[in-house]
Amino acid sequence: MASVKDVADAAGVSIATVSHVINGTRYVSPHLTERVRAAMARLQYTPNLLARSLRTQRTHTLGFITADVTNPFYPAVAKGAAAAAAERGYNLILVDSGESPAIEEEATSLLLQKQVDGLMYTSMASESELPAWLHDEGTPFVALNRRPSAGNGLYVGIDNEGGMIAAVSHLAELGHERIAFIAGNPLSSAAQARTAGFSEGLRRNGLPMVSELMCEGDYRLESGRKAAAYLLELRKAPTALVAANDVMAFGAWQQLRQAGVRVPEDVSLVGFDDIAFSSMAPVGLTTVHCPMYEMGHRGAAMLIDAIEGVPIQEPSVELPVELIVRDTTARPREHTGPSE
Amino acid sequence: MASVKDVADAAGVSIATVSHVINGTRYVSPHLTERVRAAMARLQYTPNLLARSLRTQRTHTLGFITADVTNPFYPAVAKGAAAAAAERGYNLILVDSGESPAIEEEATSLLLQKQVDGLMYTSMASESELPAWLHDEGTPFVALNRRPSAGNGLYVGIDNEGGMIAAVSHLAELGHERIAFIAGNPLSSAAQARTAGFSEGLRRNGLPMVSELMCEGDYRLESGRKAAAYLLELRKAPTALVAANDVMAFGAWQQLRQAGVRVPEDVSLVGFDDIAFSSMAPVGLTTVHCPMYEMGHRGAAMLIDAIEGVPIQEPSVELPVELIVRDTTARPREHTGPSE
DNA sequence: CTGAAAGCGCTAACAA
DNA sequence: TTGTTAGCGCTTTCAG
Repeated sequence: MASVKDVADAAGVSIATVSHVINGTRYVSPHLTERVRAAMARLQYTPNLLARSLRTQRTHTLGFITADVTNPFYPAVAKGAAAAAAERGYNLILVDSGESPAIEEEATSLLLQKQVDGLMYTSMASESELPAWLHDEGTPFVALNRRPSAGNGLYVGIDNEGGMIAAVSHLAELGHERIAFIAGNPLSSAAQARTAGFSEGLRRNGLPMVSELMCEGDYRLESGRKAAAYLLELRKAPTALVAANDVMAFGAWQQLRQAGVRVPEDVSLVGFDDIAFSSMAPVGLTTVHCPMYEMGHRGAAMLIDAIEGVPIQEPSVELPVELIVRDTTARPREHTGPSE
Repeated sequence: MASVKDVADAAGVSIATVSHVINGTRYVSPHLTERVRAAMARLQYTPNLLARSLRTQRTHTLGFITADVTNPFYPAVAKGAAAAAAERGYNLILVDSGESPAIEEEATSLLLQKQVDGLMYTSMASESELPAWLHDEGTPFVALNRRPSAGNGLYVGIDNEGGMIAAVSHLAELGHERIAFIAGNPLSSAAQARTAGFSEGLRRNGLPMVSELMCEGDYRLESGRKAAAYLLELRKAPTALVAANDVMAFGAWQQLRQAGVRVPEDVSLVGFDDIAFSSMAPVGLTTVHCPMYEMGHRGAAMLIDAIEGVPIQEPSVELPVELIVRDTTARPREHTGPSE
């Protein structure tokens, strides 16, 4: 309600003086400072940040665009990002694109019109034009989790390949030799890296890669179920199953249970992500922990550095992951004999 | 980059004309309209919404303040709210207060300075001063899930009491007589209503309320574990357990499993919320489904109505809930005989 | 049917 | 040490 002008009038000073006491941007005598403060208090002055932003060309607002907030992977990322932003006086505008690249672009353009200082994308479609466009536009942005194909811009991801290698090695050490894989959405660079990591893990452990054990999935529960159903039909079923994310692992688990096969006695199961539920479940899921909060936090911090012109040491970072062994992995059942 | 002025110059018209063709706010001859459009295209004009907002006193931005995005209850609410907002051309600024009333207030004040058009609170602390303050301030807001103590303002909640009654009745119909309860945070109006519903459910089914079966909790996993541990120690353990939310139900389940008691063979388990995980688990949790997406959607829609002066039929709505019977409830084990 | 100009609330040259 | 003033980009009254 009250503006700098009102305060200036009430305090009997110029609006410049008021502005300067608010921002501490030049010396104002204690005398006047006091008068201004008093007037602000009396009038219950609150700055209009919109007007300030119009002047300063800085909104202290970031766009946070996610493919689907409802995917258990993202809330922790958002929380980390919001925390890092808050620490530095920024806010996040949340957009849920519903996995639609079109909405992603539309939202980006709206956010740009709202003059956000920077943008964060979780799981940007990998063929997206956005990175190139934003680069031209000059707006800083950071891609989380999925590395954009066009190489410029900031990136914070995780060591998907390493995590998957660890998962396979764990299984191999337990004695598993027939290990199936349920892949994620192939358009995602993260999913590709996980698939690559699986193959590499097999190789490092001297295990053959058998193609009938490689299933496609889309990161969703149902695709985990389907893959498991298919795998169970095989003449020679796998003794272990690794999914490219926890959600599909749970889908597979449901199917397994329904078919009467026990986890981990009959088949071992490993996920990837370590979503909250994986440790909440009555039987904990063995999985690869991804530092999602960290990812959001680092991403936002980097982005703000870029906005404020702080030099950035590493514009592209890959956070380490960690295998968490819980209750869904065990040694395979004894072989019945040498012949088959 | 390009402003209305640039466009006006390029098109050889006044800035008023440009503004009017942009907004369709008064008649402009086809001739000039065409020239303006061409100029906008040529200069790649994009409106600066900040400047517009400064003039119109409307930002088309809402504050969405949540206690903890990471709590599986909220993402769906946020998604619903974001969707309803997007439908009407609004955006959400996301704030995670980390359950802290102080941060909640601080964030509110910052959002107000950013001139948001309205505010949404999920699980506002029930003793909060905010409702009264916002009322004075004249900023529309809606409380989700928890009904604020000060009665004004919009509210969208769910039928907590009815849901709990349904849960208890389900158990009673299966033949359970010793039913334990794990309550939620007593500062939450929703938790209170759930506790009340439990008692009422007992009463309606002619069951006595036994105080040693009533446990306190705080909606978190650990408190579910603790409650279950306590319950298991009882001389006469319950045959069924209902938790005020799913997360605590999972905590209890973990403890039960660890103690070797089977669900539902040895004890039945019912949660409340129907978070995504409850249907993901290999053994599905019987629970009360809350329409969280709906809650967010309705809330945002109502808030926008209030902002835009659309008359509101029902400023306070309570959405219906539904018992979802999955795999964690069954008849109690046979009694060994009449004499205990 | 179109244009000139004021002003939203603020910051920051420039003057004094 | 403080004040005057232009102007951020836009909408909208008021004239014509």
